[in-house]
Amino acid sequence: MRLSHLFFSTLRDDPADVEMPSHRLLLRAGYIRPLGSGIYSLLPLGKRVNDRVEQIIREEQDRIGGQEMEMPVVHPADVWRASGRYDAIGQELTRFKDRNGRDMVLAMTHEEVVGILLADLVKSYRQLPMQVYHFQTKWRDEPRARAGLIRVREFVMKDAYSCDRDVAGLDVSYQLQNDAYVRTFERLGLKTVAVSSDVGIMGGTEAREFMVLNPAGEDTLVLCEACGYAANRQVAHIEHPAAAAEPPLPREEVATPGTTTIATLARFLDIPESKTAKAAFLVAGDGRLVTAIVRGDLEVNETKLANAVGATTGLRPATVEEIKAAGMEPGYGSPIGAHDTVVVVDDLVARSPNLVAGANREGHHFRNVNVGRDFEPDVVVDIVNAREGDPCPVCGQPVILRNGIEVGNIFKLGTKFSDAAGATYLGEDGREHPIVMGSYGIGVGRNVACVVEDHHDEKGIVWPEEVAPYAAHLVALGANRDPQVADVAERLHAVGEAAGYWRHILYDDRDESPGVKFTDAELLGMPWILTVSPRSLAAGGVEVTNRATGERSTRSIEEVEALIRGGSGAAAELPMGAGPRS
RNA sequence: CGGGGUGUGGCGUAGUUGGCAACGCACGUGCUUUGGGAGCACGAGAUCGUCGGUUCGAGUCCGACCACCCCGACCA
Repeated sequence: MRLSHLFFSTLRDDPADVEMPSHRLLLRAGYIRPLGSGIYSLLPLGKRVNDRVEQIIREEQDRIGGQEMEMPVVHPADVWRASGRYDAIGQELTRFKDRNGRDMVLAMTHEEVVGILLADLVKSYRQLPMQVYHFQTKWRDEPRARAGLIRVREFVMKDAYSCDRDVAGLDVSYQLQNDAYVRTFERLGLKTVAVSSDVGIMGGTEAREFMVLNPAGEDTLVLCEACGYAANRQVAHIEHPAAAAEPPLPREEVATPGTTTIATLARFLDIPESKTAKAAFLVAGDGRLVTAIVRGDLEVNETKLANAVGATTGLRPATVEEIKAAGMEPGYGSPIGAHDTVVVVDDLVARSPNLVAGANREGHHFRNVNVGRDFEPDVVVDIVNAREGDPCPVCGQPVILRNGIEVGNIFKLGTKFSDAAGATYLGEDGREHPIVMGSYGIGVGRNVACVVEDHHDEKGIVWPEEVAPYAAHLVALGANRDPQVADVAERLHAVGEAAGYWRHILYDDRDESPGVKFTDAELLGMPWILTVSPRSLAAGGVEVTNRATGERSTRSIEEVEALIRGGSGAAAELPMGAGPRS
């Protein structure tokens, strides 16, 4: 490909308002352009990287027996009503009407359609197990797009679906996908951590997320370096040491003026924060007021809380009016004497005697509050965030917290979607059984961005060979003055064109100064930079620079042709850096 | 949706008490230059986010709206 005709443009300056390296570099180097918030065009360079990532994913899916297919982007709403998700999912599912007034949706994922196809096509246990997958555009009207390709509203996802006779079969398929993911991310050059995770809108029985550690990651991971425990904080359950047992004391009201926070309250009463209980007030999508009670020194985890009350569309903070309407006082609130609210108590609070809690009266708290005696919880379950240093639930060593970007996930779905679609098969026993499903997603563009996050330097992108859009970047210096330079450059370019699609090289044939060409070559990030110039020819051929290591050597034209033809294997055989330095 | 911020040629920005919309880069033409973001000359390119208001006069002041970015609640 000749750079003079490539549909792209590099930016000399960093775009304003852009923070993450992958976002900044993909824009500056001309791989992507935004069209709207969370909506991007892939320019030719971006498309080629995207295709390579897709191909790696495809090969690993095929390796475990996945069958590639393609399902529609637009679905009749009835399909989503049948599974219950039409109403269970909030604004991120875009609903609209077709010309005949029928309700339609833009697909966020394809479990429903797979269920329908299974009901249509699978009759016998002999057809199972099997897995299908596709690469398809998803539209999710996210509340907030951010960070370039990391979090967008329109994106291509590889979503795979396993279909098994029973739970034991699902376990096997789930493990196959797990292994495929490990290989996929390894080939992409991504270091991932697999964490157990929340099942979210999938509503399955078990889920695991593959995370790339990144300070800008949107998830908080709870990791144990001692035993390898790894979980998303949304599901990490810490066994906090229970407070020392003591008999319940009589409840008494104390004046605590101006103590609307736990910190001020604990200081005022001269007690540790762990001897207090605090209340958080949230409202579920169906309008229920949820009062969450956790120990004062801990934080409420909203995902755990939402799961505890079955709030499928999430929770929003309650207003002062809503809290007061339920008989509670913001800043001094507790479930004591409250009404019309769902009370969720963290299990640690339930085991902690004689806490200080709000008296639902401005400037007053109760001492010696005991769950069960002073108020009756509706749900008692873990709803708090793990903290750095908390004991690992497996081995007890202190855990660490890290941020991660989710690059893939695997879900055990069970029979939710096959039940909704009536997808059954006739078993060996002559009876009908529901097909047991699993669901497995990888966001392609997000993986491209994560590769850049992990493979760049101050000069630009440094593509791993397996995902680079071109095998090499050819810089010709003085080609318009020196016919020999032009000849050699043209010849190398032609060798690449003839060697196959992924062996093409990017040929900078522009009439630009050397500085501009080198700077752009480093910004664009091909693994090899080939320089042809009167100087390199005098030195014996072509200067070969390894973008990652900076090692530079002059090789004969024939050797470079072999490099271009040979792929990464042949490139590795070349003793890069062993030749004369220039 | 809550909080914060920004909207001025393609990109990055300046624009004072309201008074001809400016600079760098990029772009076009010509000449020179050619191993690390070249030089000179000429040139094209902006309804100052949108709508409304104040004013003799608005990029600038006021109001509303919109878009985008960043921080929170959701997900690949």
